[in-house]
Amino acid sequence: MSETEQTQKRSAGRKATISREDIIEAALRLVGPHRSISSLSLREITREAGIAPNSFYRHFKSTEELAVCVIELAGSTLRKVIGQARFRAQELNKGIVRMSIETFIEQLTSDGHYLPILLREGVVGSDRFKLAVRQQLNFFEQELTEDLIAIAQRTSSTPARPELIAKAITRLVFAMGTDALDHPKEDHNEMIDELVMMIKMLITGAHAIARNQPVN
Amino acid sequence: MSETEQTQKRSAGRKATISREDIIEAALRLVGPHRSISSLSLREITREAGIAPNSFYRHFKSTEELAVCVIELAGSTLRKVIGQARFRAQELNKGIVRMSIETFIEQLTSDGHYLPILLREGVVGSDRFKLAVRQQLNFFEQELTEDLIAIAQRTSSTPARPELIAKAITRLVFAMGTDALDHPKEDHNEMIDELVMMIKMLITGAHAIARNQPVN
DNA sequence: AGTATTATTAGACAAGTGTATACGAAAGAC
DNA sequence: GTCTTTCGTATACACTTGTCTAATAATACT
Repeated sequence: MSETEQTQKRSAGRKATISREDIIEAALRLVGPHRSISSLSLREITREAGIAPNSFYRHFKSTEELAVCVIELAGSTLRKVIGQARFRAQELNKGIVRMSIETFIEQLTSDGHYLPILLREGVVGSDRFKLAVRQQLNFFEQELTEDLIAIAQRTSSTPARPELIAKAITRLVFAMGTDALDHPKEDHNEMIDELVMMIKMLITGAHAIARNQPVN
Repeated sequence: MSETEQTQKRSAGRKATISREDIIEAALRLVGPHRSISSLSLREITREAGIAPNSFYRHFKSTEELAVCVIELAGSTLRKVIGQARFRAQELNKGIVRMSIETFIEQLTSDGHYLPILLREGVVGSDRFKLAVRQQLNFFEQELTEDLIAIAQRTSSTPARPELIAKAITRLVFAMGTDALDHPKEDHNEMIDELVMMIKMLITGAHAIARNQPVN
């Protein structure tokens, strides 16, 4: 009996080794439709990770640092996914816009909840948070701008204010994504259609305007 | 001495009467760029209002109820302001779009912070929160749809999917508004220009598409 | 006037929070 | 092997939180 107690105490009293990733995963497990990272308490996270509260500090200076870390992870993961979608779109000869949007919305319900995190954390929390999220948004915007320019050149038309369109599209997609978050998955297809239509409106509108006012 | 003590105790020990409005105002004073209503604690609010924690319950069942109340107040106030802007636009013969957007962005920095509240609370918090915010967004969308139809009829062209445009515009405006929140006021004019341009793209794009595919 | 009702308070409770200090186990250096 | 350093833990502290109970001030009623 004392033996079991001892072995138990040994295994329970000390974790072999804790990695930053373990803590991040624990945090990811906790965020949900009603919990933003900013609202997670240090103790909650360590409890979920199965470690002592103080151990947290060995890996992160504060919960804020962890949050920024998670945001960056979410952003880079998502960009990777979308990048693959663009690639697949070329292979399948499917519309780049539609393919990207579909992939994006898919990410709403995929594991890791990276997209919801990005959608949420940009609005609340400290300046560091918002900055981190805005940075990720900017990355999206930038890549999209390049895409638009490339497409325009391929169709041998002058790109009509690609940065502005990219900005609008990014905002639209993220806003509609936030919307979709609170809708059942059955509605997603319809929302995708709407979103694709909106984007087409934007692009054709930009072209129409550019044609009427060549240099403004 | 005992007299002063007594009078002090009388005035300090008991507030004459507390109104729901007092509590709402206190809450409004506390929300800022880094604090959402959802993150306010009951005690914080009562402290700010200068009342005892328990007194809160006489007026609101929970902080959630207060929050929903504030959201609705923010929404109706804003719709009123935008409505006036539309009216003024007709008088001044200024573009309705531009006028509305200008008014909207102005509200970002106006007292009460109604717009920031609406922008923030839709993303975090309980379902009741989100529902309340979504409802306000829907009101905006609805009014905008009617406007679009009216404008289209005035220019005697068939309205091209007004609900969809209204949805897109609403999302765009709110998203860009959130953006503007974290930018200094000097940048707002430029952002207004961008936003107006985006909206024009949307509308002309919608018309162009409708013209090419009359009935789809 | 005096009484009844209602609104506000004070005080206390258990639970949860972030963090400081001090201690013990694991692993690396020699 | 021992020594040192690193890493995880335990305990403790002061603080905040939401809510319960009971007491008391203000108001309304007659």
